[in-house]
Amino acid sequence: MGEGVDDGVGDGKARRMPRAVRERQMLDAAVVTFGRRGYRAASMDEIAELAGVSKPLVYLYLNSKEDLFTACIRREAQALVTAVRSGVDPDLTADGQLWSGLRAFFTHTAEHPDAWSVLHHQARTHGEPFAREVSQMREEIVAFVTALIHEAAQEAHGATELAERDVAGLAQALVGAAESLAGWANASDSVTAKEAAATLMNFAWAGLGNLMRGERWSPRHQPAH
Amino acid sequence: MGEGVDDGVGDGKARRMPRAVRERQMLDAAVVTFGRRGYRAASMDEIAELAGVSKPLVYLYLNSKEDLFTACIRREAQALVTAVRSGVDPDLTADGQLWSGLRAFFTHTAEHPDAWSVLHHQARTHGEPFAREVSQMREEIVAFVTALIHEAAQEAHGATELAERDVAGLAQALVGAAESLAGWANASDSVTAKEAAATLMNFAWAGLGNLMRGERWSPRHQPAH
Amino acid sequence: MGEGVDDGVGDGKARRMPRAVRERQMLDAAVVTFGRRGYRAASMDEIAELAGVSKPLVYLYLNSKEDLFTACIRREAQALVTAVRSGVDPDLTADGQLWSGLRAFFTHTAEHPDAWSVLHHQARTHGEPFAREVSQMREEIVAFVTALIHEAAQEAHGATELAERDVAGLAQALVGAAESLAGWANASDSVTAKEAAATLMNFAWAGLGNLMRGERWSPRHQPAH
Amino acid sequence: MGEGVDDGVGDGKARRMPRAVRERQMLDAAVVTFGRRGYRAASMDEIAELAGVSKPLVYLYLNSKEDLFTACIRREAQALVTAVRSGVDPDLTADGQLWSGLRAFFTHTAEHPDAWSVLHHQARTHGEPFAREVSQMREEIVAFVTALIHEAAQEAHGATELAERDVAGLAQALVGAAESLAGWANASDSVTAKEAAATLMNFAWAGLGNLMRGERWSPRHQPAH
DNA sequence: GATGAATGAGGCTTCATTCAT
DNA sequence: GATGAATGAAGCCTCATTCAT
Repeated sequence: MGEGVDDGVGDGKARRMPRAVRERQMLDAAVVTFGRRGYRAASMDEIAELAGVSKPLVYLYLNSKEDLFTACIRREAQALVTAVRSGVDPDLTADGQLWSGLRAFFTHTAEHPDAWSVLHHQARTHGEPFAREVSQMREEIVAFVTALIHEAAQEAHGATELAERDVAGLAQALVGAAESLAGWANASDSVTAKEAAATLMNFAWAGLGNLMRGERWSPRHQPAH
Repeated sequence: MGEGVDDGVGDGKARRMPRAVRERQMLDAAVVTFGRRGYRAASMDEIAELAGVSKPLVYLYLNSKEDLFTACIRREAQALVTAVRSGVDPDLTADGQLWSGLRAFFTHTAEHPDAWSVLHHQARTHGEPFAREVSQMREEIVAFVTALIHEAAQEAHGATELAERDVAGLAQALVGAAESLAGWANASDSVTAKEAAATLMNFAWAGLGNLMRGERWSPRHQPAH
Repeated sequence: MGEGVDDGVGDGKARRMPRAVRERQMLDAAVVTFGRRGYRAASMDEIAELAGVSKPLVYLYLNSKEDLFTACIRREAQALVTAVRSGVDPDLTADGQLWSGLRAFFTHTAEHPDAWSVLHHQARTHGEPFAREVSQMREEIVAFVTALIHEAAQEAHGATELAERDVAGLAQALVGAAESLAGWANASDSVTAKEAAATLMNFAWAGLGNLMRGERWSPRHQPAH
Repeated sequence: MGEGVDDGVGDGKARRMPRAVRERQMLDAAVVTFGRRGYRAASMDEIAELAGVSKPLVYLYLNSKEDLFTACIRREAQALVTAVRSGVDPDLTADGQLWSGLRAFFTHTAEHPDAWSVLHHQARTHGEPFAREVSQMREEIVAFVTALIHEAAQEAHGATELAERDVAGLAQALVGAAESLAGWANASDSVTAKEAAATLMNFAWAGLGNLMRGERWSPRHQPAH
């Protein structure tokens, strides 16, 4: 963890490198630092040191702390969405797609915990330039899940028509559950991505099926004890 | 919002008040400020001004920014747990308890958005003294939900024995879904606490039931398209 | 020159003083520093040290470097205008007023060379927030001189009507000449304010008289040699 | 103004050009930048970009920011003095020479406002290496004007002997008035160089004539009102 | 001859925190 | 009990300047 990104050099003055490479190293360092310390608590000094360059170079390439954070968010949001989409085969049934998407999601978040922290925690806690960036990504994922729910409804012959708001709520719930499980799995590293995905499928799929059959839970059920 | 917390006094130099009252005003102001700005971005100056007292007094009563934040977390965590527990009648069936607990939860988070922001967002994004505080509260809620799941299993005669890890995962998923829905409901204020709770019950209850009947979703289901 | 403004204390931590006093000390130090180094080259560190306080206090009272510089300009512009006006007895004839005004002007600039540098050099060389401030003062003085010229024209019976533009140009020339002489007198301290004023009166008064008698210099005068 | 100084080349990577040309382009860019931003606020980056070359080349040719600024001052001072001298025919009478010199002066400052800003404003506001440079030029002009005054005195038969200090003061006043009028004419572009020169001649010539006839303004003139 | 890559040093500003009254 | 006065420390950012190619 000492020199952060390994550039094959002991230490000394940072070796000459093409801009693209340096920029990537800086983003790597920034994601780690922002992810662990938070936006405000992360210092440009620390990021530069972890990247193995001097601070002015960070500014030369990434402009400002704000721009740097935004660049991190964009890159990692893109990476996460790409990972999930790549993990899904659109020829599968809806539940198959959900299953593989969840596996990809949990795998990615487990492999990039700092990136996940940036997206899930840090970006959402710091005002408007940033929250919007990550919101867009989240909306994209929610939309994907929403589409899957509709697809599942079509596959289930004779499914009751689902109200839009219900679907939206379900998607929110599902995504939120996934986010929570990602943190849980990351915290206790004995839980694998596959297990997390299975837990969520078990939890969610039956509920969805019920709904599509028009069976809804209602408070009236409650019998006195 | 001018003078922040209304202290029932015209204005002038803050009147001599009992310590407990003053302290509450400071915490109120701190929760608002921390909730909106985040821990690092909130300044003691702003908090003191919003509380209507001088900065040294804040230090006299609450010692340091860290202690102040911790006090906020503790107070609001306590308040949330209390709200949820008070909303639940232990004589109801498990699903009834879950239903009323969720309603209490969504109601409380909707009525105290800054407090919720402190607990859900701010406290978790800033290193160790704070994350632990809120983790304990979350564990308490997870434990409560876990107990409900076990209770439900007992109520369902002939229920398959549930593995501990499954239950833990389910509880995490349920709590995560609730957190996500709280944010969703707060963002679009057309969604009421009751609706959010209903959405989650619909989503979760069937899944729980299935599980208890030993019906689990499994990847083998996936047919080729 | 060591501790700048004498506050009667050896050195150590700056003694408690009422805000108004401290603010004046800071402005004093700032005028000296800005006047000698220029706006950009003057550092807040140097100003604070010369004022005998810590930097944050400067910011607490004066907000920013820009505001501090503006405050300097305003204070010194006011002081200069006041000095000139106070030196003039409006019951005198126009030339008497001009004479006493010039004496007051040269006396003031000689006694406050740093302030004069701020107004004449520094404020005019640094973009828009500042140039405007000092422009207003200069316009005020130009207007005063313009009024004097008109008054002189009235005193001279049978004076030719003067064109507005001519008067404006004359006033500019006179003020410019005065500014230049102020620098000259300051540079070689053997020239007194009174001598500078006399030089300018000799230079200017006859020209004004001529003009008012309608005698204008014209290129046609030029005889071949 | 995109590429700054037109180098007669399409664009691309700055073509190999003779050193003298490159150097001139850099000085041109520097004069513009220094004239508009001031010495400290101008950045070598901006100058290099405006000149269409890379920063190291600027250093290779001109050594340092200080040297670059000095080179600007020297070049523009030379240019101004040359312009004035070239505009004057030494065979004319003293007033004719003054008239044509002033015209040349106002024409040059109007045509090279950035250069004039460098000489008149920027160079004089920044400490010792620079102020001296421009002082020398100013002395040269003052000496020229002084010579003209003496010449005029000789032309006027029976002229009273003029004290050296008086002549020096007059020359300072005249030059200062010219500087002020140059700024005035540049600011409101409705004033032409010729008009500015005429204004100053009217203002100054009669005064000079008076003086040479031994008629001096004296405070004793002042009658009570 | 010309430049992309890189940095030491320093400036403005803010903040948590403490005295002395 | 309460506060106006004051600061050490640290953070963001820019700039003049130099290598290595």
